Amino acid sequence: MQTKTDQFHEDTIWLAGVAKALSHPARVKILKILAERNTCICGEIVDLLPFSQSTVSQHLKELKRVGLIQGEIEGPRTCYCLDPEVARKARSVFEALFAAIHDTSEKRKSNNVR
Amino acid sequence: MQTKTDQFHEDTIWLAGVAKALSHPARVKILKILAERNTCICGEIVDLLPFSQSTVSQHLKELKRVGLIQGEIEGPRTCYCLDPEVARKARSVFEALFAAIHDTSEKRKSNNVR
DNA sequence: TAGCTTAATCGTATATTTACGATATACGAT
DNA sequence: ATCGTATATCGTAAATATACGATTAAGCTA
Repeated sequence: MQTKTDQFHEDTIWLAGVAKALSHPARVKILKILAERNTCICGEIVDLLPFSQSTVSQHLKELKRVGLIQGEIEGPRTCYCLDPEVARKARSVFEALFAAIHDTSEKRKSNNVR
Repeated sequence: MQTKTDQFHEDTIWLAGVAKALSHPARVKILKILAERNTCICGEIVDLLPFSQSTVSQHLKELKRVGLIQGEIEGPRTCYCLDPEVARKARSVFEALFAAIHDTSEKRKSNNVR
């Protein structure tokens, strides 16, 4: 099976990649946890999720893959935090998509097109 | 250790589901196509994507599953369009997540916490 | 009716994701 | 040095996603 992702624009591919990172409730919850606390030790995140340590570690890896979070080793622990730059870019790319959708919907409404 | 039967909130699950729908470049592009044109015949979408008709049909089905698009049968064709209500909800749920992330980052910055 | 077009669905092969336990590694404490 | 803790990674099984061609179904048109 081939994935013809090279046929799409950079932005489209990046948005899809970030969306993939957000496509599991555990990963969304991890982001919410990190948005509540400034930073969080890996073990605390594990305690807050209904999955094993290895599974949570995999989810953290996926979030790291797209750069939404960073992990910093502190002695025997790893301290995770959000990456505001990547989050900001993600926010603007998603916002641009939804804004385009919104504009089209408004246009449809005012034109009274089906 | 907690119970693993979904202890995720409704919003978290919904956001993850929408993100999953956005997690393939072909589906992001379909949304962009529909945001450019008001509506679009299925066949036109197929022509604009580097996949077979059956594959595109599957991607359309996934977008329909989360309600982001609707398909209306018009004689032998199907005319697709965005659902502005679902798109609006998606926009606000994503925006809320990114805003929370942004607020935390700002707080970290002003507190000078690492 | 027969034949053409459009699009959904079926069957399927392959790839990827998800989850877990086991293991490895790295650190701090004793 | 040894032990215990924290976390990443490995191996792997099961589920899901992706892509295609073939088929089906529905609606036109002649």
